[in-house]
Amino acid sequence: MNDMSEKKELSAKYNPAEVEDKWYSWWLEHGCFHSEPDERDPYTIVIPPPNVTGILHMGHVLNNTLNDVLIRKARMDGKNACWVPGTDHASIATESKVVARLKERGISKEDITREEFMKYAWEWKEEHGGIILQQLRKLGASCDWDRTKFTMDPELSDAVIATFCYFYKKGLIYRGVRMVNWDPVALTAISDDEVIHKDTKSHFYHLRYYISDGKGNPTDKYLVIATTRPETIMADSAICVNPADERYHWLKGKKVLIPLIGREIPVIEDSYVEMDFGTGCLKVTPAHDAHDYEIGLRHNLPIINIIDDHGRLTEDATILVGEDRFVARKKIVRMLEEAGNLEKVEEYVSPVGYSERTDAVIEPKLSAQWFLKMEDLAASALDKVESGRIKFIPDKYRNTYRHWMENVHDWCISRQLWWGQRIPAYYLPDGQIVVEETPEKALEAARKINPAYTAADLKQDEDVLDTWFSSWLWPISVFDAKRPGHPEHEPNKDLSYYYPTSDLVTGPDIIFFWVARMIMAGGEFMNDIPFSNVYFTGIVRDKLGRKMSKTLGNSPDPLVLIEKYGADAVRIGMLLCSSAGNDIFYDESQVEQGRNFCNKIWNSFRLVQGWKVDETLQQSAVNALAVKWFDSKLSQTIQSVEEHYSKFRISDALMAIYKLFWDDYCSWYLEAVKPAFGEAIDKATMDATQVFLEKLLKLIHPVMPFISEELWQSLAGRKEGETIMYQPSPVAGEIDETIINGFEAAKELAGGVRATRQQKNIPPKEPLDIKVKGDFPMEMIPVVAKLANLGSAEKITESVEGNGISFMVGTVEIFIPLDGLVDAGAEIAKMESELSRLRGFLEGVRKKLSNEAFTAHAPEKVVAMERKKEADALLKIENLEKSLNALKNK
RNA sequence: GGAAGCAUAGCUCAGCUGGUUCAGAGCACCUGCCUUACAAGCAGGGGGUCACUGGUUCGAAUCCAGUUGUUUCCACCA
Repeated sequence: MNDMSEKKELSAKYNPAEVEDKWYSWWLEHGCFHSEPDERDPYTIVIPPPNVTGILHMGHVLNNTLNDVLIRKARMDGKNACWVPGTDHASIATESKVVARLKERGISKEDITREEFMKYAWEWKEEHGGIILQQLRKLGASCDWDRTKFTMDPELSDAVIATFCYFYKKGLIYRGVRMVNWDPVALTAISDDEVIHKDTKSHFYHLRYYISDGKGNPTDKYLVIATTRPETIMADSAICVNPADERYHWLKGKKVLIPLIGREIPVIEDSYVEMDFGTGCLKVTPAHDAHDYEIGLRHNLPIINIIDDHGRLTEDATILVGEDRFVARKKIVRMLEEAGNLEKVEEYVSPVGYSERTDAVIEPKLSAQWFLKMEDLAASALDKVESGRIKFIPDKYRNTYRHWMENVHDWCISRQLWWGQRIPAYYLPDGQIVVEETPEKALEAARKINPAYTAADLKQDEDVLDTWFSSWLWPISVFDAKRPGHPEHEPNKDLSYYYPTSDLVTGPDIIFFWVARMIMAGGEFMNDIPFSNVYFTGIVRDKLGRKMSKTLGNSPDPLVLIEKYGADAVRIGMLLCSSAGNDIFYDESQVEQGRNFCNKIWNSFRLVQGWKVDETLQQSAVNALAVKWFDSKLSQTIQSVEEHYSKFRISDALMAIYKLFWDDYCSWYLEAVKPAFGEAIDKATMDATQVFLEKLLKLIHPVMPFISEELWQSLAGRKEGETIMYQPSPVAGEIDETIINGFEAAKELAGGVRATRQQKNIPPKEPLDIKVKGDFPMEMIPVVAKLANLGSAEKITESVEGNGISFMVGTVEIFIPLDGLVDAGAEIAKMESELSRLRGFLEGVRKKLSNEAFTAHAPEKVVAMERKKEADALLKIENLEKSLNALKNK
């Protein structure tokens, strides 16, 4: 072993900046993150691919720290660990960014061709895409970067197209005119899941519709309907009442006139209308409301579309043409009022759908879209979780999952965008559709219909597929993109080895978007689950409980934090408060705590490094005991850490390690074996300390990769090219309960002596003599003597008469004679209060024991425990009484 | 509107199959210390009717019911 004291002087503070980039590059150079299939068991994680244009935020930090902890732990457990990174093309988010950027340059999307747009988009992606992956490196993420994937990589896109064709030919994908959620800002349909309903303050406008005289002229009779959307009255096709509603029977067969424009519409009856909601009269606007559309279908009503893709009124509205829907609403209210059609306006709060991406108010819109039938896919995906083959952590998300899977709607998979995989459906001049993976194959198929068709006759669908239609293939396609859509394709080596993946760490907000659908795709294309465990993280919130968001500006920049505190500190800060599924209340003080821990580790290393070894020195009794104790303590903690990891209690595992390192190792072990200033340490103890330190570093490595590597590399005996990353996790050895209990007693005694010093203002340098009455492990006394500066420790059988302080360590009474320093009165009062507490306690225990129901029903073990409590309390009381008398009689 | 979860110290949370000396941790707080590893530190200390009300039980923070508060998810009531 090298003499470590020869190494350069270390600074009193840990400086992460000097360490982190150095080791990250070293790991990269040495290929430490790369995995290839071999004979070991695989441990696989696929990253939840962040948006390609995304910037690292605290949610990513949390998620990726957890991923990295799991992957590093598995690696040290001897698994072939593979963490596949990558990014998601995020069609809406990215496209809107590109559109905005083009706008800055004075280019409008409408003025350029699809090809030109895609060229710009790819440029943007090359320039700004993947920044987030670079940022992840700063965090220490040990991803296999050689395997980095992008959901629009050519082969992954091919997989998406193949999947579309597969489901189309299976009859699960269909095209239909449906009421969809239209985002008037992104100019695309979005799926139900991308709509966020928010209670929104609006108004309930009560409008008078006058009854027609049959020739299109108003009579003086009218009915009142309540609506939140007066701007859509020009699209009304009917007025509808409940057939059971006697108030409106007189309306049967009548026609009414739409205010302002005077168009005549019928009154119809449908039980859909709630009699006690609003006025019981509903205006039916099939083109702009999903329910009304259904009613329209039932009653064969005309569909009048008066709102265009941008949310502006069209020519068909006849009035307010070209106005934005919200502007039109304000204006029409005034017009209605002036025309005498506005009866009253009520304040009203109703749920309004907003686009998840653009926050625009969703416009229900009738349009042709592609859908994937979900019923069968969902049923089998539900079973995978219900049967326990896939575990959710925490378990409560099973409920959420079940509920969704049982009430699933067909998935609208088409998007009116350009950035994404273009739908491989080709329209033929005769109106038929062919769906094929390539234009060539499509032409071939078209020619079977009509041999005269040429490529020019095929018009490909303009839409692209929903981003999630590519991410649901992620755990398969990152390994073998040929498989999705082609279940007959023999899986390649990677796919057979790494799939199914092991654990997935993600947010509960995408349980349906992503998790559920990966389970579906896995079932369909691999006939197997995509992962065994799904660990749901919480949402990162600020101290006040607000979601971190760019608009609130309450989200710190993780890179700034890393620079300020170090990556390990940031990781610790996130993990400290991250029980699974619970939201994280982030506060910078937690990162500070992480930094302090790094510093503690650093300084403990400095201390040991500075020790000089004297090989001729015999190991002292104190050192021998301390080594023996810490060895057991370490094993005990390793055991509980393993237990925590196995249940995904990452923050508990971290806390166990934290306390082991800080309290047990630094505060007790090192203080116990620390040589006096200028003196040397014996070799046996030094060797043991080095072994402990190495094990501790391995324990912290999954959570604190940088500092653990830095210090581990500084330990003696390192060989070139070795890394802590591939060291086996420390294993628990034997646990000696006797020494653990003995040391606990010693700690308690030392604490009592220290407290006495503080109370009585006795300087630490002045040795204290103690007297021990009772069954104390006397072999531990030397340890206590060193930690609390004892002069002597005498075992006694009778209570001492004289001035002093006494306290209990378990059932053992400790007496410290302190002539002249003690206020006997105060001491007596203290003892009497303790005595009365003990008597009360005894009474309680005896009451329990005298209860026959208790002794009869409770297990023997519990009764025995109560009897021991009784005996112990009696012993303590007896001792205390004697001491009290001794003090009083002095 | 429907469903689920949560409620334990100032804060964030453990407390697993009801019973281990009147309920634990970390942080924060208070007191005393710049004691040659670390003031980003050391030593000591205070702090809780386990939301409320009932019930089951010999025994409840733990199980059950209800109440209140809170969070999340789902939902097209104009």
